[in-house]
Amino acid sequence: MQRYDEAFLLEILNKAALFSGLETAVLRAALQHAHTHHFPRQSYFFHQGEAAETFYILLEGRARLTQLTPEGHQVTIRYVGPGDAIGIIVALSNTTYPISTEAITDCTTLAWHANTITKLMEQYPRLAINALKLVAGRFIQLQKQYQELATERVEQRVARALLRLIRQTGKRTESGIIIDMPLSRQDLAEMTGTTLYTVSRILSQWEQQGIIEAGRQQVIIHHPHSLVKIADDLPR
Amino acid sequence: MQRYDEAFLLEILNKAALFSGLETAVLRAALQHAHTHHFPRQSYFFHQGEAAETFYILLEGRARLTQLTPEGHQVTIRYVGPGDAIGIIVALSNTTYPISTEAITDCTTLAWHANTITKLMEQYPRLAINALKLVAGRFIQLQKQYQELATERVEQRVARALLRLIRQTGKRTESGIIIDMPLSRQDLAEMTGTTLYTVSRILSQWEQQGIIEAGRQQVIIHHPHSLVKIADDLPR
DNA sequence: TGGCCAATTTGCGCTGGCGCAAAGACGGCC
DNA sequence: GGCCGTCTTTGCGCCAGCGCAAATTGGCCA
Repeated sequence: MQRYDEAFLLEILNKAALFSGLETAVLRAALQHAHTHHFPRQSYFFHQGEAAETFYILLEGRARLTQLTPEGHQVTIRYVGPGDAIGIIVALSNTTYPISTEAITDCTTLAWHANTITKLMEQYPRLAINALKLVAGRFIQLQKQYQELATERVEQRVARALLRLIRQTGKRTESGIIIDMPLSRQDLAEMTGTTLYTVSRILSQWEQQGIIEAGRQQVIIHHPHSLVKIADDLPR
Repeated sequence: MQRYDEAFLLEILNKAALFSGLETAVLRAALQHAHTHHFPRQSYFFHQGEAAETFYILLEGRARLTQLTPEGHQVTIRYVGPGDAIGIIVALSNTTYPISTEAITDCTTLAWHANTITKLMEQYPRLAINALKLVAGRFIQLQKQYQELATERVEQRVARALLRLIRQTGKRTESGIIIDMPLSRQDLAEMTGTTLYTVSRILSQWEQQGIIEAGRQQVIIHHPHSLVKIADDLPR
C-alpha cells in the first residue's frame, strides 16, 4: 500500500461531495481520525449482515455494492469510484450493513469509525446536510431504477445500465467507448434484474447491428446514441 | 378545516421522527413558520415535475407517492400516514419533485417553505441528522423492495405489499385484519409492478383458499401467516 | 505450446404473466 | 328503487424471457 501525504488527501476530500464547503481545518480534523486501508481485487470491504462500524471514502479503484437474497440471487445496487462515500446510510444507525461491498479492482480507501462520523456531523451541521443531500440524490436515482425495473423490458434496462456505466467509467478510445472495468454478462444481469443468458442474447444482437463490441468481461460501445433510443423504446 | 391549537401540534411534532430529541423551544420556533393546509380526498399535494418549494408533515389522513413514466405507467413508491414527512428529500436540493403525492383520504398537513427547513437544519444539526436517519431508513426499505422486484414472482410481491399495508394501516376486527383505506386491484398492481388482471387472479385464488376476503377497493386478511409463507415462497 | 478453466453463446422447450374483451358485481346518487 | 359508472372477474391467446444443456471461445499459467 502506497502512502499518501496530507496535502493529497486534503485535495481528495475537498473534491468529495460529502466534504464540500467545509473549511480546511475541519477536513484536517477529520483526517486525524481516518486511516487508509487497501483492498485487493475481489476482496470485500464488508459483507451484508455484519455490524456497520466503518465508513469509507474510496480514494482509488472501483467497488460494487450488492445485495444477496435468501434464495441466493445477487442484485447489484450500484458501482462506486474514487471520491464516493460508502456506508453513510448506516453510519449513524448502529445496525448491520444491508449490502456487501466488493473491490472489483484494487482499492484504496480512507476509513473512519462510524461513531467518529456521527460526532463530526453533530459538530458540523454542514457535514450532516451534505450527507443528506448525497443520500437524497442516491434515493432519487434508486427510485428511478425501481420504476424502470417495474415498467420496462429487459432490453431497455440493459441499455440504460450500459449508458450509466459509460457515464461512470466510460473511456473514449479510437475503437469506441470502452467500459473501463471487468464486466461480465452475469454482472450486467445482476444490474438489470435478468439472467446472464438473456444479457448474452441481447449483446449478441447489438453486436450484429454494429452498436457494440462484446468481449470477455468487456464491452465497447460504438453507437451510444442507439442505446439511448433503445432505452427510450424509440424506433431505430 | 379544523383549527389546531399549539399544544396539539407540539405533541404531534414531538412524536414525528424528524423532530425527535429537539427541545420544545425549537419545535415552537418551527411551528411559527408553518401553516396548516387541508387536501380533500383525491386532490394532489403536488405533481411530479413541479418546483419543490414546500415540505409537509402529514397530520391526518393517508397519501400516496407515485411516479409516472413517459409511457403512462404509474408506479407507487409508498403510502404515508400521520406523522410522516413528505418532501424532505428535495427540501434542500432546489429542484423539482420526482414524484406526485395524492391524498387518498382527506388530509391535513403542516407545511413549510423548503428554505425554512434548510435554515432550521443549518441551525440545529440534530434536525439534519434526524432527516438523514429518516431518509436512510427509507433508502434501505426501497433497496429491499428493489431486490424483491428483481428476484421474486408476482405472487410473492403482492403478499409482501399486503403485509406492509397491514403494518401501516391494518385494523384488527372480528372478521379479520382490514386494510383501513380504499385499495383497488389497480393500486396493488402499481405497488408491485404488475397488472390489475394478475392481481385480481391472485386475490381470487387466495380468497378461495380462505386466506383473504376481497371486496370492492377493500381487502380483509384472515390468515396473515399464510401471506408470510407465500412471500417467502415456502410450502403451505 | 498445450491444457485447463471460466466465460460466453445458442438451441430448445416451457411458463409466468400480460393484455384484450366481454361479462358481471357493487355502490352511490338522484 | 332504479340507473349508471367504476371496479372486478375471467376466458383466451400470446410472447418475452427463463433456464437447462451442450458446444465454443478465449485467456492464463505452467
